[in-house]
Amino acid sequence: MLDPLPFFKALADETRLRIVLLLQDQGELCVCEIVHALELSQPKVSRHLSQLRSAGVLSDRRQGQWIFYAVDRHLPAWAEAMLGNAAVAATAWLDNDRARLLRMGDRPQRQAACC
Amino acid sequence: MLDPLPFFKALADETRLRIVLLLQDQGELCVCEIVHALELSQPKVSRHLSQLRSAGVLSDRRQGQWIFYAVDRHLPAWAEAMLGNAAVAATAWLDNDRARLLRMGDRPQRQAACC
DNA sequence: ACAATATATACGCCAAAACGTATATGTCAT
DNA sequence: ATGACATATACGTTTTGGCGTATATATTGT
Repeated sequence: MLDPLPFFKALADETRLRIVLLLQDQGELCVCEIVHALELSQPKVSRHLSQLRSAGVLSDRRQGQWIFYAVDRHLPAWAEAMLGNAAVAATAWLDNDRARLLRMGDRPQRQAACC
Repeated sequence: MLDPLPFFKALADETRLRIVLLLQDQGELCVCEIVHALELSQPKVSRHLSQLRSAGVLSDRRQGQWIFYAVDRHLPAWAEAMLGNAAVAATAWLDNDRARLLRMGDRPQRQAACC
């Protein structure tokens, strides 16, 4: 049920924090979009995504060849509040990462998550 | 000016998180009170207090032989908000640590901080 | 069935961080 | 000056965690 300590550990890494903030801003992104936006290697991003999912911060769904990650919809209220606060305080990173994402061509189409 | 990443790193350790939550709850405590409340060794507590002060999360003042630590009064609003949220989510720890603190005998007298 | 694409994982390596123990520093009382 | 108390720091060890490279798995299109 996601305690504060594992939550802080999950966010105590630059790569993971940038991923979570970008996902909170963008709603849902596939791995290759995150790789492009953060300018990091695919295995590095995948490893951190895996950690964030195990920690219960992110959820994923497969759609064809892509796997879309998003901030878990059932995050406790205190955790959502913290992400909101973090976003305010980390505008610089978020602005850059979002800008690079929007410059990316050939982004996969999203289908509405079922039900 | 305390960025989110160092702040998360500061709280991503059980000892440090318990210290910060207890201080937020109690206002100001000397090292020996924290040692007693958390049931940890003095060097361990001192080391973590030092890290939290360097990170800008705590401030300290000397009063005679004691050094009192407290959550820094100039913490950014987003950081204070996060601590409030963390306290809500970590009630179990906080309750135990506070209870042990109150059971402690011979606690030093506090003088109002000057000016 | 095969090639191309997207993603995950395994392995070995290196660096960061936490720890226990011992010791240093600073303050007070006698 | 000395001893007692409170706190900090140094040192060596161990654990944890992140990384790059290589490889495995899964899906799609031909």
